[in-house]
Amino acid sequence: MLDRKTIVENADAVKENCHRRGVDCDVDSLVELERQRLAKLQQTQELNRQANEVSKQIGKAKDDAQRQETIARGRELRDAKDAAQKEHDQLEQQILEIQRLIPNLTHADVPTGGEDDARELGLGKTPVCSFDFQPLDHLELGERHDLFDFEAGARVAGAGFYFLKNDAVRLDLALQQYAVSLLSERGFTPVTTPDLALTEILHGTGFNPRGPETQIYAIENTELNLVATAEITLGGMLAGQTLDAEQLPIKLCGLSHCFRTEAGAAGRASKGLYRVHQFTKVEMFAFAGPDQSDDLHEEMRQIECDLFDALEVPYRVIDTASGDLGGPAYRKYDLEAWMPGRGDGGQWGEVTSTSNCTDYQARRLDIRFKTAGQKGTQFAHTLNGTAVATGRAMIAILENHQRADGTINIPKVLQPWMGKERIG
RNA sequence: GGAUGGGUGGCCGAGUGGUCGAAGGCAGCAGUCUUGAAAACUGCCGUAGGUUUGCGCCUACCGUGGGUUCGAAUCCCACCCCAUCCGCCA
Repeated sequence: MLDRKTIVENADAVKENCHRRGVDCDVDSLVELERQRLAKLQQTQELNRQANEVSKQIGKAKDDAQRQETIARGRELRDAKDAAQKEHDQLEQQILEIQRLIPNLTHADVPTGGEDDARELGLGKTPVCSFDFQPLDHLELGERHDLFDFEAGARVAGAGFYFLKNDAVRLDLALQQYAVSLLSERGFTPVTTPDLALTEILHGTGFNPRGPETQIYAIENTELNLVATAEITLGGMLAGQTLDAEQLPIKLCGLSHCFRTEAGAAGRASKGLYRVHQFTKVEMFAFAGPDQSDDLHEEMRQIECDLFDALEVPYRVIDTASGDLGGPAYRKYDLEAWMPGRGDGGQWGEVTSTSNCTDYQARRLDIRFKTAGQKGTQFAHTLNGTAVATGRAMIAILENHQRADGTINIPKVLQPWMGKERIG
């Protein structure tokens, strides 16, 4: 959520930002409603103050008649206050409805436009390989080595679910192990998180569990939802807390399952592991001071690059354009890995993304920090980044590391965790 | 799931329905004393919002949400959480 004063005081800039991001919301109405709300708030407080004053006199009344008269006057004031309060609360609701739709501000270097306007920032160390044979896609490779069972997944949980088998299980675990150990070395505290979270936490993080477009599985008749990413639980971990400035930055890496309905994705359904309802992810998350978050965002991007360099997977880095950012992000980098089996002759496919959300999530989650010697508190900045989403990483590894004889090389860094050098 | 006891400021801990935003203590900050430190003493010491050029003033907040009342930390209801015991269980 964007700060209300910021919106009111910079209405034109906020409107321009909404436009750039392709979000349609009525900033002018918000400004006008907020003006009315403040007037109503002052009226409410004044009536309440008078009522408090009258109440205090009741105890001091010298006879019953005066007492009764004072009580009547007090009741009148309370009623007036309650009415004013009610009007105020209605205004507040209307304002929040608009305010919640307004996306975060946008970093000055973010390219304007949609998906096609993203800026390519560079390539990974591993070149895109040219095979001297017809490469297989990960499903064909999986078939050959008995790695996946999508039919059984569909029998058990419906289309979009799957079983991993044999070396795919080992590879899945190896990726998690490798990512967690690398992040531990880089100062990230490993945590496992709940796979469910309260609706309030989803909202705070910028996810909406209800509505036709939702990506979220909600548990009926409860406030619980299956998480779409550990970003939700890690952000929620410190909801309502006030931190000390010296504690920042707090760097976490969370291991969780991710559940997504993929509603509305039917048209662009991809085969295999690329777009599924459940996968496993190692996620970076950080709480930072406002002066730390830009550097930390670069750090997270670099870690993602180091990780996929170590996995010997070719990739490109993208600076996501304004229209493609999603509400909470101030800036977002994506890593797109080369997937030889995707489309005709290979395609780039998103494997990680890292966002700086500045104080947008923290405001709604109420995560603040206090600087020693300074009065008051400030909202923390939050950042998130994928270390490894194992499903898509596996696609990239299997398809890029396959050999003419059908065997698949395992990247060196994963070999200790896999206990072997190749599959097949 | 059942029984009981609890949830008050950074922490501990008082609080008869009416100057309670909340005693007292600890911690923290500033100062006096001291060569310095400790001790002792003095003062300050929650968050958010509104208003004011400013000093300040005002409003809300005692687990959460309702209710009773002119007035609720205090009474009533519901829920949540914590502790302990019992049951169940990986």
